[in-house]
Amino acid sequence: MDNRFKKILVVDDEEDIVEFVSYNLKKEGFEVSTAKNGREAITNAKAFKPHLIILDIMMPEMDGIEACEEIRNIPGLSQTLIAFLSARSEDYSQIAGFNAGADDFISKPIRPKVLTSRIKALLRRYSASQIQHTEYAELQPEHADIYIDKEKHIVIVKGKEMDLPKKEFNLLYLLISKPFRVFTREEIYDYIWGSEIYVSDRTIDVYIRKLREKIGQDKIKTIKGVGYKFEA
Amino acid sequence: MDNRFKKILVVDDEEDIVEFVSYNLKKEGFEVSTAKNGREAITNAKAFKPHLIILDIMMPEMDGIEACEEIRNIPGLSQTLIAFLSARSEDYSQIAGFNAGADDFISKPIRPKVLTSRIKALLRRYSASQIQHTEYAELQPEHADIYIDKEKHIVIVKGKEMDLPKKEFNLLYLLISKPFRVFTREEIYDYIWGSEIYVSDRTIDVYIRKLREKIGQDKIKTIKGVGYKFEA
DNA sequence: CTTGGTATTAATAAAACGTTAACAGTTTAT
DNA sequence: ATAAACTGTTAACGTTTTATTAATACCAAG
Repeated sequence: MDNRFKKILVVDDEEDIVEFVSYNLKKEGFEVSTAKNGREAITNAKAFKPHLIILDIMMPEMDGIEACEEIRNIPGLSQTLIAFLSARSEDYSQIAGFNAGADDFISKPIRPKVLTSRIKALLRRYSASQIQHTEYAELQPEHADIYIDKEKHIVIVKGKEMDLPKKEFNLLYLLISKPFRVFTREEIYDYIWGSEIYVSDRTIDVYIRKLREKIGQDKIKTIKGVGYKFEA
Repeated sequence: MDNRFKKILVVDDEEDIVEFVSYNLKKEGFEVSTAKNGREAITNAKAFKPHLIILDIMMPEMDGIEACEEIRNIPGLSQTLIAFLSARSEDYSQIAGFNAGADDFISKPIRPKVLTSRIKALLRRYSASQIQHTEYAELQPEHADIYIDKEKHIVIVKGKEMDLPKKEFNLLYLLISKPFRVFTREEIYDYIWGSEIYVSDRTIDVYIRKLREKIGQDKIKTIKGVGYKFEA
């Protein structure tokens, strides 16, 4: 994982803490911005668009819980991870924090190693769950001579097991999840790449070709100007 | 998918956890019922007929593993999904869990986002009628030339007994607990290290390599971009 | 016979994994 | 109690595989 692309916003009213946390995060390669209360955090977050916000709970002006709730309602920031900082680990602010939409809870005093390893773990999970949206519809079992098993990650064509590279597998999985239904190029892009990533117009064609090569020419039908569909 | 039609039974003896999990699931629109031990879970499950049961492993009265086994034998509930909750990655309860028929494994501390996204993924994946619940070969003693014994903590390869260090053993044990099933790196991290510990991206590779060195190159297969699986 | 797609192929870039070695932390043996 | 051996982890770097693009050919419809 490359920390250099991960942005973190650190929010605390105590200057020392902000500095300490920032220092440790920067040392790990994260891009760090700071704020000293909830109000400031929200303004900053809108502009900075961090992947993760570390929020102290007790702050003047606007506390962490409030800020968290507000952030959770800002469209562009609803996916941002939020970790709370709190002095006591066992009090009820934890529950309040989680209810407000927190993703993790870090208790003071902060130990650099714990801090960074927890944050990395959080971000790792976060990136993973982003990718996980490659979980489409139910799969159609017993298809004439083609069968796909996501758990084993194999495709069986005419009784012959084969592995497909990730993207090819995902594409086939998508198509086969609803045989005969046409998937537009748009839909395919969305499912396989997500709305964030742009790939060229010919990329899908290339994958379709590779699939046809492997599973047979007649299985995937082109609907010109529309998209593709899987047929028995 | 519409969560409103999905029923989930949450089972844990700790009131806080039940409440926390329920709260987050309800917020996502699931219909939730609860129980505080295995015995209660079974009674409740028979009436409530949930799509998914979230079971804590450690509980008084009747623990999660036992409950799971029993549930798997109740005609109307054999198809119900079961996800375990566990505090530690250290112990072997996870593998016992898989062998008892678990479908997923969520480690504490629970992060709302992780919880819900995992549950949604589970339901999506296995939604609909046809769960092919590959009755997992429990640890196959009759496996051609590899045999693993948790009690003695040994692996026998081609008749040759060998001890593996803890991490290596755990990893192999995990993979072998469901042969052919692909375990993602994410899952492996969770099972072996737990969600709170971050280790580098190359760490798993190193263990895989050590295992291959010891049990033979061809036993563990890499699915690039996805994970690893154990094959006969 | 032109045009708006799509197919094909090869080249290149990017991602993911494998391997080794170093080192720190533990455990075990003496 | 201390040394020796072993384990866990990381860092660096090599290798392989996969993803993407670019260029060009094809082809059916009007």
